[in-house]
Amino acid sequence: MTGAPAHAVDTRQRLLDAAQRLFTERGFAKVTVRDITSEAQANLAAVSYHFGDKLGLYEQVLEHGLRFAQELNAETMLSREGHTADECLRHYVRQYLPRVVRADSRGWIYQLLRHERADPTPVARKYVQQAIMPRIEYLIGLVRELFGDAASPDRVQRCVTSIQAQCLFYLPDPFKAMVKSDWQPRTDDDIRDTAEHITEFSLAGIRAIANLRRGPRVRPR
Amino acid sequence: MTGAPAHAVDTRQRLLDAAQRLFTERGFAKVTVRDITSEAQANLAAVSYHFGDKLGLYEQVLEHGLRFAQELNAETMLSREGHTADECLRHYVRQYLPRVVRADSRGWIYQLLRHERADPTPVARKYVQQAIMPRIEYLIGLVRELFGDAASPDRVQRCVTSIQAQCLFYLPDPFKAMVKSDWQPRTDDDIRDTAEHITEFSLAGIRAIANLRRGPRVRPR
DNA sequence: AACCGATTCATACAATTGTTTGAATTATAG
DNA sequence: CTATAATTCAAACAATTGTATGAATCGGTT
Repeated sequence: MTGAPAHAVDTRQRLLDAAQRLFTERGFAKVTVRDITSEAQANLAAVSYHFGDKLGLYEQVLEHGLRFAQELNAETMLSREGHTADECLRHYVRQYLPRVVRADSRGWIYQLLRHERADPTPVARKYVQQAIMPRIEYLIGLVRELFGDAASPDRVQRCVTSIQAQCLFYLPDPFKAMVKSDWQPRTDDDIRDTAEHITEFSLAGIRAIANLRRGPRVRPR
Repeated sequence: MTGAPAHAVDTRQRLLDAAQRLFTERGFAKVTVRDITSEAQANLAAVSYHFGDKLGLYEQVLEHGLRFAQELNAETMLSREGHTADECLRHYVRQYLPRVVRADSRGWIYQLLRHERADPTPVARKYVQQAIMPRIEYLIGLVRELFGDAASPDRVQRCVTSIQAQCLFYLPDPFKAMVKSDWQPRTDDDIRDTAEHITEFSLAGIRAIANLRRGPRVRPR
């Protein structure tokens, strides 16, 4: 091991930083290697040298994001001991929503995820399994407890989807900004109110679904 | 006016058909002119000749989609005379959801919209204003009526967002399929049940939000 | 039949992009 | 200091893609 790196480490890190910023902003497909190396003040060939190819660099960025998301998950999922399911759901939304809404350093991974959703890369599957699935499972547990005896897999699953849908809808995106730009919560107060809304709306929704009489699938019209 | 078209009309139409199919499937950016002309059994230059350029062709497709979406909107929005707001909301979801869920010929415009959301083209704005906005306004009216005296712009708006979020979440996309492929309703019964779920969940949510006492933004924790 | 505008076609062009190459440079070990 | 391995760099390559070009073809009119 001679010929030491010295500022090689710097270049590698600068590439990672620039890539994270740009991939988060525009997604894998719409960022060029030249964009990244230019932003990182590195040579065009640096990506091939340090990461093999563009996808290799992206993998490293997403790997980092995965670990980050898992830390966030831990904060989001309240221990069930000593807390009611209501409280856990409220806590979940309060923790989760600000990160989805904010495109800043706390929420970059969710922004990246938005692009993955629209145009998945081969790396997406790992992220789904290790960061998203556990959160879904946690939500399922919460909702099942809220249902009590009335729990049926279909109904629980649809309620979880409703919660998930409401939270993810607040991911900022240029298209929604065209519809009603004001509808994107921005201040801390806005976000808090929105989290409160989703919680109350969903708790009431879950209770209503749980109280529906079990019967033929749908009352005919 | 000499030099008649004859089967020129055919070529133009074949291009439109192929373009609609491919743009719907992959979005504007990920379809090449060669893809389209090849699928339409036309020459590469045919797009330039008939539509000026790729975006011109896309504009025509979206124009068609816009008129189509407006027809669908008309079916979705029940006249308010003689119907309660509850009924109108139920009707809205029942009509809207199947089209969002199904990627077939009845729902192609919503699939196209999914790509616009992720990666808007210069043509998006017109569609938003003429097809989406009216639907949102209609929903706002419904929810405001459900609120009654308790209506406040913020609360109404958040409820509308919750409804919209739940419906749009069911747009099929490859990423969601990775999470839980079973969660995508497929049969007519599935879709009907899901529409019923969204309706009941949302009505209960709206009532709960309407009954919250007005006060300081959020009760401190 | 001869003409003419509309349409089709094969080909070319310019721009972009991911990747490779081989030489130049740098930093450390001996 | 010098040799060596790691790193950087400028340039080139090959593939893709949107668009333009100019000749060939087609169909109806005169």
